[in-house]
Amino acid sequence: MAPGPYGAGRSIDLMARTPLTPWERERGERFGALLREARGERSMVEVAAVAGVSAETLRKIETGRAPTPSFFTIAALAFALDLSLDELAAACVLPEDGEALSA
Amino acid sequence: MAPGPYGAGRSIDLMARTPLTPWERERGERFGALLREARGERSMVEVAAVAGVSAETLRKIETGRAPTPSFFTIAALAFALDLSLDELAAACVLPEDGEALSA
DNA sequence: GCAGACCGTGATACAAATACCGGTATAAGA
DNA sequence: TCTTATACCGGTATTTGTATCACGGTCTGC
Repeated sequence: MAPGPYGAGRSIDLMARTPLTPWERERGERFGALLREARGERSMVEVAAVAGVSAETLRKIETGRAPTPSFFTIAALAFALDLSLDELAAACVLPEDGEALSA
Repeated sequence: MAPGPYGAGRSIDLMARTPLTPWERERGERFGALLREARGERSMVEVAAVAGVSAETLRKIETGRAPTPSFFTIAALAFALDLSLDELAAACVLPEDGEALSA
């Protein structure tokens, strides 16, 4: 079904709410690592408070245990961390994945 | 808890998984309208296929019935629609919202 | 030792996202 | 008219996000 360049990564579509693929979970780990790196020395509690999300949610995202967070949650965190959403998405998808560049 | 400027919009935090606020739902409608406008004449099926999401998901997002979609779903759609995630988020949160800065 | 921040994990709970199905409606085309 | 394509809607199913609580670990300072 052609996942597409930035594709969400779905390949099976027989069931409702397909479970996340290993690739999506790895992407979530890389994504969380980027956020953690951008947080630097600041504490989770502070950044989470500024963004308006719970510290546990930020922790899950950073550790990759919430691999597909909501757009507005990430937008709030990106603003709190002074990050670009476009660069964030690009940095998370582009690195060494040259297989989905067909469409 | 200070939702912050780009705040996710949460104000009550007594229960687990607080229901979406009316403000979040309105934001979802504005967000969906932006995507629909950007889609132009292209069909839902085509754009959804390029992005790698189902047409139903795209329709729900556009109609605002899925007000808080996942980050990577939006990233895929933004790429398919040639949109900037930063501009998308800014256009959705900034316009005339001076009320979410208090609580 | 003790208290207080952080960070981490696990369990729990509820709401929402995603996807499939069927049905409906409309408009364009053969 | 019949068919096709598109979009909307309702229902259903499963997975996931978000948030709370509880507990344990690691520091630092009192």
